[in-house]
Amino acid sequence: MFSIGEFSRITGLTVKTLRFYHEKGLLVPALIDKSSGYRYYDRANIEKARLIVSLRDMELSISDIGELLDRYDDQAQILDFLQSHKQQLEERIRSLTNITESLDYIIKSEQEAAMTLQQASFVVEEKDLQPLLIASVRMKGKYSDCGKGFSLIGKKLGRYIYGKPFCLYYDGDYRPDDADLEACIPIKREKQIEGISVRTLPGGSCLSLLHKGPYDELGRSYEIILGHAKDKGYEIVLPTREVYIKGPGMLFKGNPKNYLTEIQLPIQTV
Amino acid sequence: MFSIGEFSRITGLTVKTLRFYHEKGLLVPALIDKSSGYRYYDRANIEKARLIVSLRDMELSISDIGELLDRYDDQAQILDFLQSHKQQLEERIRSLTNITESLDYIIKSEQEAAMTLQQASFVVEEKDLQPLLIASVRMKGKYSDCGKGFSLIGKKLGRYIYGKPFCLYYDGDYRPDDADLEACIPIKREKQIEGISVRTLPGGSCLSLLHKGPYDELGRSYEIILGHAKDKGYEIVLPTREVYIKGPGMLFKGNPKNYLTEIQLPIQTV
DNA sequence: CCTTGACTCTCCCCCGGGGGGAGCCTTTAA
DNA sequence: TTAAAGGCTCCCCCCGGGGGAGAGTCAAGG
Repeated sequence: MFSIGEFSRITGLTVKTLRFYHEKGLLVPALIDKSSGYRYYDRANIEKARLIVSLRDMELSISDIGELLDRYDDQAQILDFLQSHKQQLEERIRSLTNITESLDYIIKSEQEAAMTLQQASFVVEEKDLQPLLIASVRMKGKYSDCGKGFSLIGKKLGRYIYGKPFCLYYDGDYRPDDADLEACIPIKREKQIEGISVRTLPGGSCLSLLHKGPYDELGRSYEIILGHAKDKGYEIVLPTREVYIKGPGMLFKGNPKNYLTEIQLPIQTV
Repeated sequence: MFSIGEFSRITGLTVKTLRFYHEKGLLVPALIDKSSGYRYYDRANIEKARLIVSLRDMELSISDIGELLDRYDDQAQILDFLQSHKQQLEERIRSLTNITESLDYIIKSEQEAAMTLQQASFVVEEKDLQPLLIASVRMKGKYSDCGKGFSLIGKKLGRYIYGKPFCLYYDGDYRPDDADLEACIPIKREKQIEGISVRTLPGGSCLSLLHKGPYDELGRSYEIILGHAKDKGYEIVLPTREVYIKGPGMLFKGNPKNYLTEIQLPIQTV
């Protein structure tokens, strides 16, 4: 017979835990001294304690273990029990995996934006755009309405998203109230969803300028890039694009002073 | 301004949860009526509530969210925070994956044993053994000592285990006290560990008999299979094997009446 | 103006799986 | 015999809220 302290050293369970298991009826000492209330454990208790430790290591709850121990002789029921426990764990793993994936996406987006910000020259550049598979929603309204399009696409196709959201503008001029625009997000694979169009956007040459700061200061950058186009004699092809490299993110609105937007004006290549 | 019930409907958080977040300082109502104590929330609260919901969905703790909200403007710190949280989640996923794997192993073992039991004929059969890559520990002692060998191999090579444990007996006779035996477990890949030998066991023909029941009744089955060998004039080649198809498992000792052991006596093929 | 029903308030207890500690009693070795 | 070590019970704590009691408040209808 072992005192609770000895038994604790043998099984690796704390004295507190042993008393707790006793209270729960999981592991009842072989003998309890009636006068002193001292608990004494025997070898059969060791066996049972080992089993309980194994089951706890597999994260079964105390009550589940209690049920399992009661049905100790019905192998089939025990297997069912373990099977369903395993399914619960797998469900949990799936859920955690989803979380880490979206966390990863958020972290990567922010890091890329920080990198872009560091390397940015904030001068007009000429560059080539690659063709891009996009999901999009076209609409008429205020410039800020594109956010609704992004959230719609995000909800339906979140798992397929592959790059920064951007917006196509089909008007050549400034129309704050009834702009013709298309909210787009690059995606990995084709997938048809009602209310969302999926197509490949052709590439080509464009003028590009990074704009840092809130959206209502975009006008200054448009002035610069349009001036550049006129100086060089380029003809601009609609729709133009605004790529939202860093804006009010999925989680944090962040500081508008640090928003980063790339203006892309496609030009005719002769 | 919204009452707590309206705000609850807007944000999807229960009234209880809102009061709790208020108490924790996470989400403080825009206005609290001094005379009635009623809480009133505004639009900024909605924004913040959405953020908190997102962070809770990612399973950040209340206190972590509190810290994060305090450092709302320091992007770098927030990213570090999310990064370390992600690592914790990944660690958790690894741990859960380990558990499901061992659960799976246990379940599969039990199911296979049940299948074998159903299909078993309990007569002596002649069959071919395939060569087998095994990890083993050789020892002298009582027959029951092989359990120590199994647990040693299990501890060091648990992830490589590929089949049922078995025991090789190098004595031709019954030696309860100083048997020369070798505890073996089939493994997937070679892996050198101190104190454990790894080698490929050759195959060949053997006589096989399934024994159902406790180990101290193995004698009866040995009597049958040895009688069969003598009748047929087979010469038995040492070491002989006992394959523990179902015994006192990793978790449950189970009922010895249902233990299942296959006796394999290699025979000379002429 | 009063009533009624729907809200809201605070306060207390509950879950799991124990941990920490106070205050008191028992065992064991010197 | 005495002192130290170990054991006992009882109470409070963690997290993220949920359930409910009892009392106060708000808005609409008669």
